[in-house]
Amino acid sequence: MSTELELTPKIKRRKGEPCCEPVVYPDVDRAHALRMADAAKALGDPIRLQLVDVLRRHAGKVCVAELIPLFDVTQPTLSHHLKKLRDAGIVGVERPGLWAYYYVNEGALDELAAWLS
Amino acid sequence: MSTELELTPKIKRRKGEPCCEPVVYPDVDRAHALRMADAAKALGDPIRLQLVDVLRRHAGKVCVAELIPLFDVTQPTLSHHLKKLRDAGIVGVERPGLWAYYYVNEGALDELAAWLS
DNA sequence: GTATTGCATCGACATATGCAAATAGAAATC
DNA sequence: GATTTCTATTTGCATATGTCGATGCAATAC
Repeated sequence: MSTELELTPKIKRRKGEPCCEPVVYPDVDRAHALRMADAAKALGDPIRLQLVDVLRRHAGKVCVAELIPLFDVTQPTLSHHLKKLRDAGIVGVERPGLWAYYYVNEGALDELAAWLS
Repeated sequence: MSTELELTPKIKRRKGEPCCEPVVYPDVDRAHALRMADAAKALGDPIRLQLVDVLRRHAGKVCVAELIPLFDVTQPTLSHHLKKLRDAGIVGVERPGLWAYYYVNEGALDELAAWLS
């Protein structure tokens, strides 16, 4: 399943020579990578990933109490995960009354999605 | 910047009534979510994300020694990150001689990319 | 053989993470 | 006001993570 490698086993190094000269540089700069890694990290938990999945299809229509039975964790734990998603800028929350309605921020995942595709 | 919410503030609950009935279910099943979360977790570090970025454009053509100067970490740390990517199935390695050539596994990120798009 | 090079692993450390129980707090009802 | 409901925060704990220095090990050069 390995990609079509074109291994070019570089010249055997001599006495004091290193294996090779660094000629490769990242395409995405550090700031770019930091933002995308933060987003990926926030999605790096199955509960949070499924939360985002649910919210993407029910933005602003689901209260937290409705989300709890979908996962095998307690309410504080779910609230903790929602905070992580909030801190990462992936979701936002509206709280018109007693209930909290979460939604996925438009475009929050676009950068990562574009890089992955 | 919030999405077009259509908050339908549910009926005020009465005495013993909960806020709502659970009517929402995840679209991606648990196993699906676990796989994608693992991939996202592996990408949830800026160094690993940049490593994948570099390898995607230089598959099998870069030895590890060439990668080290690109990042401000020591060689063992970089080796640790490469192992994480290996364990997640995102990259593979060929070691024809003394040097190790990494490459991104074809299709390893497709599932996550498709879900994000 | 010995020495050197490239990479992986081990040991140790500080910090971060996921989780639950308990608590806090705000809004609605009584 | 008192009570109830829904959500967030705090506290504590076990485990995971990122990092480095030291070491191990295989392959090459001497």
